[in-house]
Amino acid sequence: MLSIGKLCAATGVKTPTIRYYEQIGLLPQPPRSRGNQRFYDRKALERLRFIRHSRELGFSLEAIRDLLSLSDNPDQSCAAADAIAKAQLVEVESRLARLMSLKTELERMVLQCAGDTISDCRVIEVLSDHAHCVTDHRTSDDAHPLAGGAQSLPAAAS
Amino acid sequence: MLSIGKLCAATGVKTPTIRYYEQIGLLPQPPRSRGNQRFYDRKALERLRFIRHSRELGFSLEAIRDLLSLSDNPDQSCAAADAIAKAQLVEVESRLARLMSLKTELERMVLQCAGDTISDCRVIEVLSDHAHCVTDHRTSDDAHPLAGGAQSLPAAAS
DNA sequence: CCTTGAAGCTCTAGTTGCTAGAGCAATTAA
DNA sequence: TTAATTGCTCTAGCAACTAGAGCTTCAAGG
Repeated sequence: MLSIGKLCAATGVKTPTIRYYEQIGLLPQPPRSRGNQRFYDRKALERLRFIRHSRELGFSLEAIRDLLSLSDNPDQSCAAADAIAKAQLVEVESRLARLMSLKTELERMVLQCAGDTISDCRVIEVLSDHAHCVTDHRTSDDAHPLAGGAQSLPAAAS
Repeated sequence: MLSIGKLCAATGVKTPTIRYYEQIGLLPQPPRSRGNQRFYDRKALERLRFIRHSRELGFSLEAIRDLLSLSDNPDQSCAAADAIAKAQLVEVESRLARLMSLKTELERMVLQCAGDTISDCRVIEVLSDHAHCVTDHRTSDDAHPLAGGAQSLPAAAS
């Protein structure tokens, strides 16, 4: 039996996150000590490891929820799990393609910038107009024109 | 002079987003008609294009704020703009590296899955244990162990 | 046995970059 | 003139956590 702190140490998932997973129903409610503190068994540990590894591989919590319910019924067909993994692969591939063209543009931008003052800075110039770009780094067009990898930079470059 | 709808059509930025940019101070408050509707001039159009293009290249709104204030003072040194772009490039490169190793794992996972039922499904098995992985797709260790590209999947695979 | 410091508890609110909806006012085309 | 469209403000919601306040419980040392 592990306290939440031990579980955190054993999995690398922070305690508030563990409680959050419990809150949204990804982890079952564990038994409590008489003092109301959570205690976890080996099964919970494994479940949390599964979640963490899936998150590392980029699966959304919703996808993980599905994968977990699949792995809870080991007699079912594996097709559904396979489909989720394939969808994730497609998603990763498209993000990859977009990022590569971003990289191209950024490199060009940085390389060309030889000016001294902003007025002849290529960085600003390129940002002002997509016509300066060689690749079409823009998202194709779906409902979220700017989404898909660009929106989650954690204070990328400020 | 353009209405907000025309500005939207001209830039591809949706009207709520335009108003949002105004709200957070990325766009100045435009003049209004007597009926309180916003009207934009050419300068606003260019500023919004700049923002959109920077977003497409993955810059955060904070970084864009800095870039805009740089481009508003064209006599300054270009070094700051250059630094922001370089930081963004570094960020993109690291995301790229991570995504490539994710792709490797996902491909292996999907390819190996030949089982019929969950009980011998490689997908579930691989997710259960990082030891099955050939690359270390895990984020090195910084403050956000699971952040950096994985957290923004728009309903990736559910 | 008592104390002290770490760890745990609940709860609320904040993060990024928007998006959705309600409920209304203004504009424009027929 | 009337109907359709567009615009307005405001609040709330999304993912996936993170941070903080203010309290309680636990474990180890003296």
